[in-house]
Amino acid sequence: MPRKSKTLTIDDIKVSCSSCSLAELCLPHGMNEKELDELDKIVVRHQPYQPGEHLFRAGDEFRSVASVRTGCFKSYVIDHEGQEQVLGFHLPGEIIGLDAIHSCKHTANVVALDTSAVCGLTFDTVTNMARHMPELQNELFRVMSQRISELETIAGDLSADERIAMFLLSLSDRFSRRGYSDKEFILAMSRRDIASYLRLATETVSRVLARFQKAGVVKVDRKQVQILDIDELRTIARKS
Amino acid sequence: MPRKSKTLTIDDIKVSCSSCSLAELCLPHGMNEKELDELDKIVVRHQPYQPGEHLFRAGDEFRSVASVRTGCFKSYVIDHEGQEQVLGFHLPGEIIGLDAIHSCKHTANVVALDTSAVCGLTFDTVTNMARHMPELQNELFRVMSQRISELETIAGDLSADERIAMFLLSLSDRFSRRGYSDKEFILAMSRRDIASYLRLATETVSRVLARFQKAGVVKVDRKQVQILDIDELRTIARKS
DNA sequence: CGGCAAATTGACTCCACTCAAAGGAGGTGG
DNA sequence: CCACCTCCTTTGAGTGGAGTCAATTTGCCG
Repeated sequence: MPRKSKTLTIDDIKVSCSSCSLAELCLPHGMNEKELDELDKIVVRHQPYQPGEHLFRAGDEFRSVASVRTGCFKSYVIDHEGQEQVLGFHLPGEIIGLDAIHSCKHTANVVALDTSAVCGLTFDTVTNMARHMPELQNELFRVMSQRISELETIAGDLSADERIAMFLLSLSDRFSRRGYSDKEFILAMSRRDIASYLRLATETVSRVLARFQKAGVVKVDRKQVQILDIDELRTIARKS
Repeated sequence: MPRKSKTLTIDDIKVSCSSCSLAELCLPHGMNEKELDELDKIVVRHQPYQPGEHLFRAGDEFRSVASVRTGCFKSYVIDHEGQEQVLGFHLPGEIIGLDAIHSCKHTANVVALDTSAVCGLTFDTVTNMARHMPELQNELFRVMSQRISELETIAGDLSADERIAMFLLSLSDRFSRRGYSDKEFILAMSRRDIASYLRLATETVSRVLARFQKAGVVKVDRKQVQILDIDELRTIARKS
């Protein structure tokens, strides 16, 4: 049934959303998972990204939206002092690149932290889809408003303990949504990246994690994290 | 030409964008200013809002998007400790209420700080417009991405001096875009509101403004602000 | 002229940053 | 296989900027 070389149309996309995590963008809106690989063949880069390899860089023309299939990415900008500022982490199932929707240029750099794979849609495909599918339009709004919530959290007047607790809970939640364990996971990012993202010093991240561990809330071994008392973590996050 | 009672259609909106600041939403996309008051009669509340009066409250159903005509509003939420958290200020020409686009419920409270007037479009009108007009869709994206930039600024690792300097520059810029003086303006909001918005203590706002005044950068008298050395203010804002 | 809330000013405290140094972990080459 | 290097992480000691607490002062409105 799948034909080899064929021009992609809106209808194709409607019925052939890939099995990859881009499904999150499509499936909630009446699409099915048939013809899984057809779309992939058109839009996916098959070689995985290696740690340190960039998906795109600030200023790049907006060619596509990507969804993480496996691995982990971080997005960051370089501030006026030349310092790297981490804007976010992208786990499997999450969409990358919508920052470029308005200006048609990416505002952030996105780099793999792990061996990672993505799938994506070209810019034209996305805007055409959005034009013909009000549901997708809403989905794009949803992603943007998610980013706003994320920023509102970080912008809040929070202590270091609260920030770390919320960060761990956020990861836990996001992993569990994707079917991974919500109690035990790997921090693909460095302490430095976490610190930059949470607007803390790396030493503070280290100290807080050590304190949490001593209190029996989590067990941390290098990049491996185990949440021992998720309720206590929630209490800490809620300005205890 | 204007008829009294008439159902509003998409075409009407296309040709009858009001003269009020909602024009910012419409005019950049090929609309004109004819039939100024017709739309106003449908969507505008003619009585001005008094200081302390709410435009809408968190949880309200999303009925309309509003654009400030005159005066000033603040939006805020009440956090889990019962404390008011100011999210932003809305000056003439700026759009209020898009926070509700996805969930169809407002997430924030919006209250007048001054005697203020707005004009607005109903929810149905906005979503229909967006569906039929890709340009409007982009405009909505633009407003959301503006909010993201604003939050990124506040979320940044900034000193009290930097925050206040950026805040004053932002107001200056926004007033000048609307044809008001960029060097002298009124702070409709209280020190407490500014502090909450910038995540500082009220005392800190007071002290920093006093310090800026002593340094000859600004002249502050109660709510009246005069920028004396805008370049120095920019230097302070750029992490001097 | 009170009465009240907002704003200012001062004294003190504390949390997170900075500076500094001592472990690991992983990679490379001899 | 080990030595070495480098980067990341951890831990300790000290500092400082912004918060807190408290006392006035100022402006506003009845």
